[in-house]
Amino acid sequence: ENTNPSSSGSAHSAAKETAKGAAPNAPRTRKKRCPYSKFQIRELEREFFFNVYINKEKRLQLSRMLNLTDRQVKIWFQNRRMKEKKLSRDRLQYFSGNPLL
Amino acid sequence: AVMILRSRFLDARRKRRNFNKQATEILNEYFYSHLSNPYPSEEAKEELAKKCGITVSQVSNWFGNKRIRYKKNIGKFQEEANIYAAKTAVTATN
DNA sequence: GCATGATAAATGAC
DNA sequence: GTCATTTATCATGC
Repeated sequence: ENTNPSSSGSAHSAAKETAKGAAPNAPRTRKKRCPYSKFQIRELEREFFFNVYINKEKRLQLSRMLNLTDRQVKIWFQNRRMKEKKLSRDRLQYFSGNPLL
Repeated sequence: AVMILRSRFLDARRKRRNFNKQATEILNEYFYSHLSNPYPSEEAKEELAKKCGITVSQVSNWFGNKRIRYKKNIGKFQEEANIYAAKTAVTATN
């Protein structure tokens, strides 16, 4: 369903751009937001279910399997934890306002 | 039963409903009267949320969307900006 | 058909 | 690490 922009070959080299070496001027172009595929989300969620915090080894393994960078996986877990916190707040507010349940 | 309501809640998360006109008025009034720095503090957000009858998260969402959409096309909001600028100018001078 | 509110990637402050 | 935010995308209202 999703054709990842960083699909072919190694995903780690493509998105790094202006990191080191050449490129004297650094435009610091913000990476374009690309939604992840269903498969990527499923695997990320599966790992999140086991560990809300992911270690380096599993992060590297998962990034290779999903064709994402370590940074992307790390940030996904950070955002996912924030999402979980927000869902908890919303649930609490929702059920506290309804004495029925 | 709990699961049904649980799933209904999760599915209803993204069900969008427009804010009423009064709430939008309040939010716009704050936005255009703080156009140089449209970043309300946490306390201000809570106060706005209370006055608008929405949650703090919804206030944050509104300001986030408003800031970027205003910046992206200032001309489109010029008329709206003038209206609220005049409105707040009257209250400031009185 | 866009306007609008909510969510999903990505950044940066701290 | 958290967390407010920016930005693009999604889903709905009308």
